[in-house]
Amino acid sequence: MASIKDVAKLSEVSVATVSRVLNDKGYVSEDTRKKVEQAIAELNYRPNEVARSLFKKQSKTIGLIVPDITNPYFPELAKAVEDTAMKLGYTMILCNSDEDIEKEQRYLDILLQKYVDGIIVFSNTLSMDQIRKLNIPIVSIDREISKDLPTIVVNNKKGAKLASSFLREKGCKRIAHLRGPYGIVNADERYAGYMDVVAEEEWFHEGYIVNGDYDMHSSIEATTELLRLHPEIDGIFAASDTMAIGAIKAVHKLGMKVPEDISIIGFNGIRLSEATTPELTTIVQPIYELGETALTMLVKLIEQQPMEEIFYKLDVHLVEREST
Amino acid sequence: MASIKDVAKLSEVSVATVSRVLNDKGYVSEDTRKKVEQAIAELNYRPNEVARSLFKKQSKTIGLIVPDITNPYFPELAKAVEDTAMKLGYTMILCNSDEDIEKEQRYLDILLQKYVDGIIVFSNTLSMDQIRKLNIPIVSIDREISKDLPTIVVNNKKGAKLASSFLREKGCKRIAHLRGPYGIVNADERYAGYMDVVAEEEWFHEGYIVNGDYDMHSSIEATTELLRLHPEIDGIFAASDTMAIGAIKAVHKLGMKVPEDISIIGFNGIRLSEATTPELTTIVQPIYELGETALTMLVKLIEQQPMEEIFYKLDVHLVEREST
DNA sequence: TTGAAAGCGTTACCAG
DNA sequence: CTGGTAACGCTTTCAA
Repeated sequence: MASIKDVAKLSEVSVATVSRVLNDKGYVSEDTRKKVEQAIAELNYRPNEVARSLFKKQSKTIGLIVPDITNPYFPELAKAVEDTAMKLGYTMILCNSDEDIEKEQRYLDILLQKYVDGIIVFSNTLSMDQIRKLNIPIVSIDREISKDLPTIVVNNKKGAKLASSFLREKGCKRIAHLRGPYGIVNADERYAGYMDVVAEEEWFHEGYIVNGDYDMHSSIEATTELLRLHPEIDGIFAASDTMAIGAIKAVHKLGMKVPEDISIIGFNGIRLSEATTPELTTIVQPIYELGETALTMLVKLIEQQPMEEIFYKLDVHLVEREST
Repeated sequence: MASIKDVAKLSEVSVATVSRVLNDKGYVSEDTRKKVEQAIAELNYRPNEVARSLFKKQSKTIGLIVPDITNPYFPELAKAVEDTAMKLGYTMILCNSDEDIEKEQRYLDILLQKYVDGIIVFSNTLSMDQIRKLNIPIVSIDREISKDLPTIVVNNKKGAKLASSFLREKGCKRIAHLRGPYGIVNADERYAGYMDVVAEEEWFHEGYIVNGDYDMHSSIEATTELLRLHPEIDGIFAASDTMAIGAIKAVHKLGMKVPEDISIIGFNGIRLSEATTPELTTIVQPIYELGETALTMLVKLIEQQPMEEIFYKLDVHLVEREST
């Protein structure tokens, strides 16, 4: 690949001048600019980003850390981040933490060594202490790690209330909750929203809450057991679409029908929720907007542009399909 | 961040010596090594990868270009590549071409500028000419762009034959094919495999082949139309799982049942195929192995290690579930 | 309006 | 065994 020296030689000026036309900085006469531009075209020259990074101490690259790209929620998020990054001139390094603290830490180290300009984290384990040590712009998605940290979340509790009340309005008399893992904030919030709606009902019973671990297979088991113990249940609010799909499968295996015998509602609004039979009623998150906003914030942070907001709570809404 | 100079200063040796212990190269006395290592620990020093890249003209980074990370096939592939990359000390930049030639070219440019060491491409449009110009190691997945290019594909034709014969064995008398886009190699190959099995049947009819464009919604329409014109059809081989899911939905909407009235078989073996009702019988590809092998090849190329094979055709197998 | 030169953090060559 | 130094490709300051 041609270097700036080659361009300088061909256009008979110094590298300093070439650099000036490259960056549109400082004085360059119209004549020399033309010469240089021609040389650039002729050599098909592209500035070496690595050298630039070394000097500028920034790389026009950002990192995105997600727990599991294989979970259909994250590709949609990653695409949003990447799209927006591309538009703003940044490249994205994708990191799968596999929900493993060590792997997450290793990635953080690597990203720092590579001089990424900022990182978007989707993490349940990272502490504000660790983040501060990183000493580069960070944006957190889906979890409020600290008031100081730019964060974007979704209104989980409201969504959960929406879901639970909707089931009630649909005529469900006994509504169960298939919750996500204990200690995971969004799972706890969704649980809280459910409780807000049902706790005062005279039929309510602790046994109506089971843990599906945000996983399809666990949730098949959990649902099967739930319905064995409480055959009176006629509505299930699952804290994720994946778990809702598991619940549908379990119900089918027990010889019952969705929505005739049991209504099921999910959470997230991944595209997968349109692929099932019956199609899933669900609380949809604005996943694309989530990623887009996160990246936009991050870039503002990086480029030290003023930020109006350091905290966004995006709204969710209910999409009714066939499972209720 | 501390630099090599800081380490040199603290341990009272030259940067050259520090570099030697860092890279375990050349002679260093046990004593000085200890001193240096201590200083490194004390300063929590990590070598700057950007400076290293600049000097070595390589970055321990690879690019992965895929058409659409939102299509469930690709996250599984990306994870395999990333996992393996991490193990071998490489970082992955994920690029979504959106099947857009220009965007693909733009990414290629960016990756070159960033000195990535190699690229894995999953592309239907790239030509060998363009690839040669890149002048860095490239591995192609799923498409044979040229005999000279390290490539890894899957036995599409065999899989298609497997699928078609399986439907016949299951007792289907009229087997249709929901094919992928014309001109896309793997779609054409799967079509060819289907033809191999059915072309000689006296019932065979050109109208049994319709295009679902590798998309769920198109395939719902295509299937609906297909069954309207040919109500005698009792088996469908879809060239992708996504299309198979569309077909299932179409069949349901027409008031028929899978598999009682119509058997449906897919292709790819994405995890999604287990989430449907009924669960999908499908030809599964070893997606993880595909990504793993591709990355291993790429790294061999990069590090100039000997390669036994420059071309892999991985086998597929049939997994029977509920849709047949 | 232009060029020379220092410096970004490394590595590798050559002397000692 | 160790240190000095050029070089990687670029940007920026300072002088001219």
